[in-house]
Amino acid sequence: MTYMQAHRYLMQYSIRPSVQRTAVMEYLMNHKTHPTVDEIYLALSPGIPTLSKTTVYNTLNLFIEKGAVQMLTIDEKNARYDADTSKHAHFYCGTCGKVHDIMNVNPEVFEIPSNSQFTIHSMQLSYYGTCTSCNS
Amino acid sequence: MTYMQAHRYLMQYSIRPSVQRTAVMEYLMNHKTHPTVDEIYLALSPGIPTLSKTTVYNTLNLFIEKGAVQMLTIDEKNARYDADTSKHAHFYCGTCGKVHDIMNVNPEVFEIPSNSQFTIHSMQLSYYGTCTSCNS
DNA sequence: CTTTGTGCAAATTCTTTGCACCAAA
DNA sequence: TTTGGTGCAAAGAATTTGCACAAAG
Repeated sequence: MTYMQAHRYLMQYSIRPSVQRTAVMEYLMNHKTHPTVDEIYLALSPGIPTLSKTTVYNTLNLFIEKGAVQMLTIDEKNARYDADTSKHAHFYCGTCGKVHDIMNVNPEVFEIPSNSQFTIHSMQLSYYGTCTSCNS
Repeated sequence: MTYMQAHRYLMQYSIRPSVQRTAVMEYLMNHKTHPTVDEIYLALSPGIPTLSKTTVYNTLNLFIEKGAVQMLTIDEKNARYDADTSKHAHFYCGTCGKVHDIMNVNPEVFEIPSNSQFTIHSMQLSYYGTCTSCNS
């Protein structure tokens, strides 16, 4: 995924593509590891030396507001961000702290239940446990 | 749910039932509103004037370690706690911030997918949106 | 007595806010 | 030249830690 593709993606969501914003989106598109703010900041800092963590926060909050990315609340310590909007679940390893995608979930699980009390906009399916590699 | 029932429940999980611990568990059993630490602390303080928030944190962390309650990460601001171990989903209202149970979810949604890479211990199914009452 | 639990104060961590400067339209 | 974006420093909020005292076995 190139810088230009990230740029176009932002435009589709009516987000003015500054250098910082485009770099954050490009990073999310290329690193499907559900990074934290800190991980994004540390990864982009070398390339954009003036970058501040505030801008990363501002940027991600804007992306969420515009619906371009999803915030994952799977990890109580840090917010994590995902630009993949396809229907998939997440696994959080309590040992290494990493979040992995689980793609092979029955699609009907992602159907929104009808409920007269609530208007549902989105959902998250989160699994918790240990990576088999961490177990050893 | 009485104090004595909470007391017995703690014993089943090998948790020494102090006055503070039993009160926290009794509160969780009687208030299925997925309270935050602050809500529990504020509710119990009048009855146990010496109670500290540290003790509420210590107590809930112990309960989680022993498997007696589940921590919900549905709300990125505060951890929430649930003593109901039956298979159910949660709804988070972005307007009022309350968490509601959703009981009428297809039971097969709660089946743990088999995955050779991960050992799954638990799961959370979370929905996000607005209460119809908040919408008006 | 010896171990365990409680609770105060301080520290830590994550995130937001206020504000001045910079960049873009 | 006006609006919007960035980034520093400070503030705020949630949670954990260190430690002394209290309680329980």
